[in-house]
Amino acid sequence: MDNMGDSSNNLIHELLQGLELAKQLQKNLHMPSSSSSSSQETCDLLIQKIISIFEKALQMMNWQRGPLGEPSSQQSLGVTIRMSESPPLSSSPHSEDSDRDLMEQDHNASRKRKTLPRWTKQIRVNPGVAVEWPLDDGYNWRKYGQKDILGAVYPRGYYRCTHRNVRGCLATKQVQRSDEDPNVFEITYRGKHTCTMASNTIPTSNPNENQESNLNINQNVLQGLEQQPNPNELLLNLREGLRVQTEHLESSHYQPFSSFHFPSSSNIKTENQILTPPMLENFSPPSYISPATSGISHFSVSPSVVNNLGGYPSMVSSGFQINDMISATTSAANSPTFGIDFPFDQFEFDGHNFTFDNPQFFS
DNA sequence: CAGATTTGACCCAA
DNA sequence: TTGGGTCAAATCTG
Repeated sequence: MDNMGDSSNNLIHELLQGLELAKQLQKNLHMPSSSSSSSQETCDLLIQKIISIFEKALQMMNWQRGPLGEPSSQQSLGVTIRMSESPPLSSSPHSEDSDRDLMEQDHNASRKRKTLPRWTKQIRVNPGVAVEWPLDDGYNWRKYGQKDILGAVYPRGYYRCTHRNVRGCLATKQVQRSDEDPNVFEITYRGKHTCTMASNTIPTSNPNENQESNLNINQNVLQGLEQQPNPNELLLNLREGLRVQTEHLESSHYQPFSSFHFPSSSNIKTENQILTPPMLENFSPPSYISPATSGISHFSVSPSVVNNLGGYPSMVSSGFQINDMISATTSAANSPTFGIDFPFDQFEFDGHNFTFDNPQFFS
């Protein structure tokens, strides 16, 4: 547990460092001379630093999640993505050959069962989240079939890319709701999107971008992850990493929110430090709501932030602030205050040391 | 009316 | 032979 506390501290330290750099970048971008080449270089440097920091942080989270085991089914709130199979590198969608094969198969034997690379994700959603939520992964899918599967409670939906006819995009996916847990959707992707335009009609600024860098996403897009991990997935991991469960903490024993309240429209005061607007101005309402009886509070990347994260550069330029990164989900959605708890009792931010006055809560 | 969804039928790999 | 994947006509929807 101490290890976990240390790694959490390190993780937060990394993230805050990235945050600071992002703020610097934001300032840089807003400077009148930002178009100069030297400033451009500064921006590039900052971006590189931020990227490496986030990569490092993510590595730390992966390390941490390993020994802790898979996200259990008890963690039924929030959103979890599990890759049960990655696209094989040797026959990955990046392969020109596989693309050619796809085209040939499509033309010559459209009904032939394809031996495409396929990989599966498990998407866990909140009970309160709309059923169609996991289907929105940033691409335009058109449903072309549904089958009752032997032994499965729920039918399997078959989707293909809307641009199949126009652009010859052969990507398909199957969506199967889990029998054991209706909140889990198993999504099997097949084939690569050859339509360069991620859907949801956000035009790409660079039409030459390939799919890997074309990461336009909308508010609900968290799993357009057919290829390598992208910022969406990174954010999801981040959301996972930032989640802190409080379900076993009874209010009679703890005053979990007594030390760190976030009044919905006032400043945050911690240990003589006040987090003032605009730090709070973007503090999002809960992006999803836990069941009223759950007693679980956790933090997640708010949709408004996700919406801004079209890739690393965009992530940077969006002004990645701690209040952006955190939205609170509490059992009392309408409560004027909502608490935040961290698995550490102090942290440094923006040159200030923050100390929680209820350290036992975090141990 | 165009595009998306539904659904029964067809095809094929196991 | 059978279950899964796809097709395509019918239907729905905005």
